[in-house]
Amino acid sequence: MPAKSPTLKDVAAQAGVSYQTVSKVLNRQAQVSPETRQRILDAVAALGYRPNALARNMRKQRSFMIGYSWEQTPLGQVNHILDQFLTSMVREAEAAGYHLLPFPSHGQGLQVYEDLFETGKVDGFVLSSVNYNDERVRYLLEHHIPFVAFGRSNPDWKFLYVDIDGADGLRQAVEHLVGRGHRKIALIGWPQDSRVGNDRAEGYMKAMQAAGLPVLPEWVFRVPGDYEQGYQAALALMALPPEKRPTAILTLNDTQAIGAIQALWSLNLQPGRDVAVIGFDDAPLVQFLDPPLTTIRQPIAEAGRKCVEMLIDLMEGRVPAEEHVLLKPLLIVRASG
Amino acid sequence: MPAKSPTLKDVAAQAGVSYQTVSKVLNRQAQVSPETRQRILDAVAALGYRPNALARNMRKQRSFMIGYSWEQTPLGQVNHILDQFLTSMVREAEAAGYHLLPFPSHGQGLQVYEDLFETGKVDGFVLSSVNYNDERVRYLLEHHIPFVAFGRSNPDWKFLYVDIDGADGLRQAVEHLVGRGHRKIALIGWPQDSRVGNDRAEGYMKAMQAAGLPVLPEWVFRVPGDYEQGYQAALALMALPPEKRPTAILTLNDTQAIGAIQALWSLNLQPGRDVAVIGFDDAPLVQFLDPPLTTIRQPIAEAGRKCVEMLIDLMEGRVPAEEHVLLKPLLIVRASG
DNA sequence: ATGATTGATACGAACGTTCGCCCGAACGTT
DNA sequence: AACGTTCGGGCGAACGTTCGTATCAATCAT
Repeated sequence: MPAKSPTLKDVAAQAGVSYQTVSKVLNRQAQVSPETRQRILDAVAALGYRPNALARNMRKQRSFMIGYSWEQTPLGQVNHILDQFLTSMVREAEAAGYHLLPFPSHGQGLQVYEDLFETGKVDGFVLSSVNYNDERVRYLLEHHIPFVAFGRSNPDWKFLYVDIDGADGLRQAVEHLVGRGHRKIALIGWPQDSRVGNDRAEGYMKAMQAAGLPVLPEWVFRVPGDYEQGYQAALALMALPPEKRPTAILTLNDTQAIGAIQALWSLNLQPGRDVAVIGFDDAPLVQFLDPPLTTIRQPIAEAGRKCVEMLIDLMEGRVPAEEHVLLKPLLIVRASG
Repeated sequence: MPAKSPTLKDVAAQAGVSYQTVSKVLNRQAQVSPETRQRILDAVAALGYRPNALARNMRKQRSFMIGYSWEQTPLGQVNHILDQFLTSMVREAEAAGYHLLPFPSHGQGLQVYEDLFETGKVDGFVLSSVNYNDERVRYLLEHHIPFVAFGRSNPDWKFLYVDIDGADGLRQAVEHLVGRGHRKIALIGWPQDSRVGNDRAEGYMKAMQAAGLPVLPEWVFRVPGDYEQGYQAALALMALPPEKRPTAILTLNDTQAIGAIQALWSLNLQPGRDVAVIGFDDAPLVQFLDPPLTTIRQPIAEAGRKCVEMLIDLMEGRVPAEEHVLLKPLLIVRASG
């Protein structure tokens, strides 16, 4: 058994002062003579004293914990974002004396959020995968529980968020393609009920319009983001009559882009030369595909840092510098488009 | 501001008993008359009382937190394991009233472990990426701090661990290849100082021996696990004189397998037909490669569950059912091998 | 010389639990 | 009638902090 950790009282006994004085010395610069201060510091070092976090939190009525939950990735897909996002949040939190408390939000949702906050296990939340009418946002707002969302929700709800400027990502992609001479550019995007999907679709529409290019209804798909959907959509696009057939395909994620690429190969079309394909996410390994995938990378680590920074401001009663942060993604040009 | 949460005293006042009695009713089956018991339960429900976790932990001198740290993935690689591992641990922990506390182990290492434990922020640790002479294992062992390792270390160190039976994975791969008629099988494995690498290399050696096949020194590479290493090793293998040239290549991870596959293509060899390539990990997306990658999948979720289960047993003074758990991986056969 | 101010430290209280002991009443046994 | 047991519940204490205030001496201005 490890010897019991020394407490304030042990240090105080050693230094010959009251334990509250030790506390004061350790926390803020108390009015204490230099000599006793030194005696206390020596005692602390000699005993290897560490403040007990449990007791401190109890007293402060704060857990210094940030709740975070993410969607379990469907089978066969990868959450390549998690590592970066989590690491950046953990780092930022730790620098401010906080820790992250990850929890599974397994469907039932709200109950878990309520439990964690009501029992004092967390002081606030970072939300991800936020969408329209998000019940978590509604609940937390209603109960005045501090949180920051990674992703936007209903425009008329007022809360702190960080998001990637998906519209700008699509703008970059469209401009890049136009610059290479493409004029018929198709979009495979998330379904209509997706906030992210609408944001990106809008970016696409605006960029096309700005370039003076028409958008045919047949060019726009709004579907889930799996391989099969990409494959089928690409087949359908290539089946259009020549004058309507697009020469470039924008997809909503890399998995789908891979589906589209396979569809092109199956039609004896060479992706990147005959038809451009651009993904979204810059998943690892996509640089090694044939052809290497042009895709849009999101500044995930920065988003994580920002979320935590804003949340801590909020929880500590400071006014966050910005209420809404929109981060620009980056087009990574490779051979596919 | 949300109204202050009700405490035991509030409930007690409502029910007309002492607050300690409420505590007893809520925790273990106290000796209390059915009527008062019901009164208390009613009061709890009426006030929406939730026990304060901070106070409970303080009193119990336990944080009910499990520290977990992982290596930040190098750029361009993916930690596809993290999501599964984390999720399974979090679930298992939560079911037993624990939570996970993730922290960055940024190099300096030990100091962080010491801090977290000494300040009572965590009751124990789950370690991953364990290797020979792991200083964390040494430290935790020496200080009698509860932990479970995901991965083995020095054979003479006595501690609880969960690991994937990498040797068995290689055995499966070799037997599969032998069954398909391969007799010249090469191995690209982790460097000599890698516990995981040696385990797998041994599995390869034994399986080759069991099949009555020789292993030429030129066939065995012990290198880091990136794309370039796979590419170069495959080139070198193909440059061997025909009678020594392997017909199958086992790699240490999927990224490297992809490198090998690209090397084969560059030599106008068709992976899967001319030379078999088998990866390790079953990363997402590798099923979509050309050719789809045959690879070895690890039961990560089960490993996560086991780690937490064993750790909780340890922390609560129970004797874990098993001290060492070795989980069998699974060969996923696709077109590359 | 007197009262007011400051510096250095001590002290009591509280955060919300859980744990162990105590005590009165009711009951049954000899 | 005296005694031991069980039941139902109360009470004090403690976990290790931090915060606000009290205390005492020394210093300062008037």
